[in-house]
Amino acid sequence: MANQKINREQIIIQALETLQKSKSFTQFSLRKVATDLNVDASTLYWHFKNKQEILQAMAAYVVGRVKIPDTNLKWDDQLKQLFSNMFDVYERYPFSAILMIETIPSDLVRLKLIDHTIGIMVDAGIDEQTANVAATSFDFLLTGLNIDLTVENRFRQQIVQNKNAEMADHVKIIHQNIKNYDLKHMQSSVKIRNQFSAKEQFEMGLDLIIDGLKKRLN
Amino acid sequence: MANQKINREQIIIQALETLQKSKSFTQFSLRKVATDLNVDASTLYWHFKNKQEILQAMAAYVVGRVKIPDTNLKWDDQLKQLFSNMFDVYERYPFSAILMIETIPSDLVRLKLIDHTIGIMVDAGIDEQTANVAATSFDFLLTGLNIDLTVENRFRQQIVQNKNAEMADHVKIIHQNIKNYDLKHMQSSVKIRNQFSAKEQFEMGLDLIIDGLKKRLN
DNA sequence: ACCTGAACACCGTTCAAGT
DNA sequence: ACCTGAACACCGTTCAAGT
Repeated sequence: MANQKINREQIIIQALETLQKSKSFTQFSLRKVATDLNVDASTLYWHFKNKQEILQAMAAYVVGRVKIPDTNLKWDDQLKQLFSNMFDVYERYPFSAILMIETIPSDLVRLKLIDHTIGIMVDAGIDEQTANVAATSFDFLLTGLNIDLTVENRFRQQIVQNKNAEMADHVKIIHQNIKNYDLKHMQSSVKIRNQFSAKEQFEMGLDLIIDGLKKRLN
Repeated sequence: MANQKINREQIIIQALETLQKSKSFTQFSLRKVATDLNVDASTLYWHFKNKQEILQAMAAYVVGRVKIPDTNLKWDDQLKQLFSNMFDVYERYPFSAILMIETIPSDLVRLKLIDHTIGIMVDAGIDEQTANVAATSFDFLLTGLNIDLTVENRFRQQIVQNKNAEMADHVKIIHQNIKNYDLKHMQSSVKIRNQFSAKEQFEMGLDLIIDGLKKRLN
């Protein structure tokens, strides 16, 4: 069918697009990527060892889009800027947060980013150990909120399209449970989730942890 | 084959055991659960709507094992105790952190736990919004570190057994990259990871966020 | 009410064979 | 060097049919 030779980069770019079209991460498959590339599925195995290696390359590609903020900024502004950039990149590539979780940061791009993050804090006078813990916290908060966001978006789309009654049921069950059992704080929790965007919520979490860091600097 | 009737609880308990035996979350399948139950795979669909519903029930079961600490304790000790309990439960049921991510907290058990967590902070005088953000941060930090831990454990086992050369390769690549590119902070990061257990790292993160909360109470 | 068997539409991966 | 085709051992899910 296809007389053009393909390379690794074309595969991961198409893979990210195919992932974007998918309804869930589970629905994403190499066979679909191959079809979109007009190529047999087995062809991918000439370029990559297995699916895991492709996921790894996809994750590295996404992280590569993250821009490092100006190192002349104040340390807390650098952190806020950096993670804001990461948030935007993750949002640009759906399911990329899941990609990060499914995957190990062994490639240079991701290792460098972690190193840089810790470096910002260490340069500000925070001890290596605390900086490490903070970097981990930031990362998981970002990833977690992003996954939540992805799930929620899918829900809304599917509910609007009446395509997925189950998801609507889930939301109903949540609200019923909250009402029936009078879970006061969950009520305000739902309100806050509707009031603020995922990014704003992430920024609030970021601020909270940064406050923790500042308390230790004093 | 099987003349015994099975019920939902037996299915989720076996499912958790079958999950435990699995080498990865992806390897876990309903067909294996059915085999372990001496039952045809289609039987499960009489008791549950689909795989997602089974995962949901498994997650609820695991969260149900978490014990709520004495409400007479100081608020920060309550939080530490609660999440320490959660950490232990997650460790007892491998892949349960992934279960939480794959799944939506719509059931009562999980909603109640979130409500309780926020309540601890609100009762201490923290505003509803900050308490919400903090609860989210705690949860993602716990989940994230737990996933990391699970992945790492599998790696070590597989490396020791020489069963998975790829994983050993990953570790080698990480170390090579760190050396070749002189990623100083990653070097200390690796050291810290070896020095402290995942639980200790989690507790450090918890302390950091609690410090952030205390700074706001002042 | 509860379970089976067969079928359907999918997967990831391998490997001989082609160009 | 790069790709195909067929095959293998898996999946989740449905549904008529059994008891």
